[in-house]
Amino acid sequence: MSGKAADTHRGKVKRATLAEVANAVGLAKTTVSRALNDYPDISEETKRRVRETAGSLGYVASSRARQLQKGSTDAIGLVISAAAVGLQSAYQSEFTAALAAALDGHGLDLLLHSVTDPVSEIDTYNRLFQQGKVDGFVLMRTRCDDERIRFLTERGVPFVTQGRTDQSADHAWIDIDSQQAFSDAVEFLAGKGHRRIAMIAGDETIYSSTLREAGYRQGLEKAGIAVDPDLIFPGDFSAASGRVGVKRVIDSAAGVTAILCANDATAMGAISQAVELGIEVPSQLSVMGYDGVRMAEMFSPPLTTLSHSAAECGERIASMIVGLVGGDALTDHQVLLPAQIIERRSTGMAANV
Amino acid sequence: MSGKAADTHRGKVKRATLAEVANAVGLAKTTVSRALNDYPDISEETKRRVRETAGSLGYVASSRARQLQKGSTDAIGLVISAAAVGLQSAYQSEFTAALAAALDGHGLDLLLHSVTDPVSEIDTYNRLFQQGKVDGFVLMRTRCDDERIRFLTERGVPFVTQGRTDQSADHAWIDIDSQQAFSDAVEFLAGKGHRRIAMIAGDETIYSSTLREAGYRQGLEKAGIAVDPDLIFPGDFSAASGRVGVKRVIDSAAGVTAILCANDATAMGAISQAVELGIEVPSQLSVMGYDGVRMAEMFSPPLTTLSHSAAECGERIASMIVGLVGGDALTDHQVLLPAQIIERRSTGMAANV
DNA sequence: GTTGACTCCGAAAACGTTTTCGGTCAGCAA
DNA sequence: TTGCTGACCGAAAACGTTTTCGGAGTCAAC
Repeated sequence: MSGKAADTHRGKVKRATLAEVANAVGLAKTTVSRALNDYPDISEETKRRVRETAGSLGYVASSRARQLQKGSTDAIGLVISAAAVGLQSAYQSEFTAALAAALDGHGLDLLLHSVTDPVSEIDTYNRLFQQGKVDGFVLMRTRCDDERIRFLTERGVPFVTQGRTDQSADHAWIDIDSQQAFSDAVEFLAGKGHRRIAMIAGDETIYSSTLREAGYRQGLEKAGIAVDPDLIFPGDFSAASGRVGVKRVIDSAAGVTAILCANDATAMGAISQAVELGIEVPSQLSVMGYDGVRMAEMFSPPLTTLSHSAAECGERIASMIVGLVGGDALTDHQVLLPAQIIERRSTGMAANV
Repeated sequence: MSGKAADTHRGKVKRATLAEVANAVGLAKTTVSRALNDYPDISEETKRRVRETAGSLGYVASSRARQLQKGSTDAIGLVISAAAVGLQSAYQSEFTAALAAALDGHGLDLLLHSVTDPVSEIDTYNRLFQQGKVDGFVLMRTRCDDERIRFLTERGVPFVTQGRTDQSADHAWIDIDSQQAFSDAVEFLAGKGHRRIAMIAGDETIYSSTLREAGYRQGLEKAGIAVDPDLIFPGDFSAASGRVGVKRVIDSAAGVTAILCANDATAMGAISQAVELGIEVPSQLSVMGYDGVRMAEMFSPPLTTLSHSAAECGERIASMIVGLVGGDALTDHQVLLPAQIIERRSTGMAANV
């Protein structure tokens, strides 16, 4: 590293500009610009020369200036609410990382913005877009009645949601078929002889929670088991809610041999609490999660769960948002991915109660 | 969906511009700009008028244009390498979220960039800065000999690292005093009667790993226990490495009653494997982690760990990078935060071996 | 009535690109 | 010679801000 950059002098970095390159190569700015952008009406020879001197000057086009001219940003916004950051599940993190990687593949950056005050959330979306900092958004944790979706559709701002909503008729989304997944899960448990299967639900303001619960009911029906509303316990996707859920199950619901949890964090919390109460998993109680986060595999016991790929989800969302921002017509703009049961050791045959 | 925004027409959104506001209020662009930026040489009355019509037009200054003029971006870059994304610890996620929140407090955005190809990593830093997409960087997972640090210092690019390095003489960093922490941890375990304490180390290319190991040795000495190199097992911060670590401990190291792990993920993996091998935690084996991630509390058994605040770390890094970008002189640019032992139930008195 | 200070505002340049619209030149046909 | 075509390149406008510099007015003092 031999101090190649000669022009760093006390912090201020002097970047080469288009005009300088043009000057150095003896052409007009216009020509240089077009050469670098590989326009067809510039001769190969010229392009070569331009590229060469541009390279030797270490020229990199200022995206600020380019953005101003072209009107686009090549950045997608993702705003996470600090209120939820405490609850930010492992899955959300995995998804975020996957999304960033996928966007990178399309030459886009991910602008991560955290909003502390819930009421200023919409405002943040508005500002970010109005300021021209992003070309579009990806929304996580879509809510049952999601103001953000209304707002963005009204303004014509491109966005893709990870998760459907009530209002999902028209906008682009990608989602896991959690209803089917939870139905499958119940059937899976029923297949192991479980008859009294409790559920610890997720944050009920999140639309997907209602889907998961619906799937649970549906699975019970398929298995020929009557739905007992007293077996559905509230939760909020946190491990803590898994802990209290288990206590409630023990206290109030006799004969439960399996618990289906709204996500992996809840399941892990549930198991940990159960163990502390002297209940063995899975011999006395089966516990099942959802999401298939990496940690689930390392848990003790390793968690039976419904797995879906954050990477694929991120990848597809990236393609969709790219299309939307590019102004493509929306074909194939609503996709539902399946989740698969990963059987590990937190579930087993029903205990004789 | 009442299409309130009248000017959305097939996706294209028309934003109000400074000239339009100036026109509407009957003043020059200059004046409007200065009024909105609260310059002292504009009368209060005029400011009021300007603000009013700007508001009614829904005017938001284009940050693209502003950036071009001012030369700064109000964004900080964080690049995560996709190679490490698999290993991206819970702590990294918590820290990232905290950082985003803290930066937001300073009016900065966080540009998250994922790089798939390790060799293009430096290139990404270079491009991001040259393009003018970010004003500076935050670096995570600093390595023993970190090329990124050299590169950025040479160019005079502002950055703050989370974690020290060999070369940490001059640049700004914040770090947890992990050496002290691990020393404390060993003393803590020794205080519970443990004499043969193993360590499952972290990724050895990460500088902090060496510090943690040094702390482990130091703690042993303080406790008057001879360091046995055979009790130090390699790892990589993953839960998986905790699992294999435990197996090795069982196989090759007799009489070990406690294992100190490089981080929480490793500790959780270790516990889960131990339990599967029929070893009870903590009655037969104490296991201790580091980081104090939220999940640790919900683990079974809840994890004894060394906790430090991702929020505080993010907050302080945010302040530092703000100062650096603002061109402040570097005072107080290297801070070391303590970690504290959180005793939970994965550790106990030494078993009689 | 001139000067000076002070308050408030505007014209124009600048930031660094891309794009629009031509312009030059060579070659070739008429 | 004239005109036409195609290949290659350049001048200038445009994107929407901020900043520099200066100008018009008012008011008090001399």
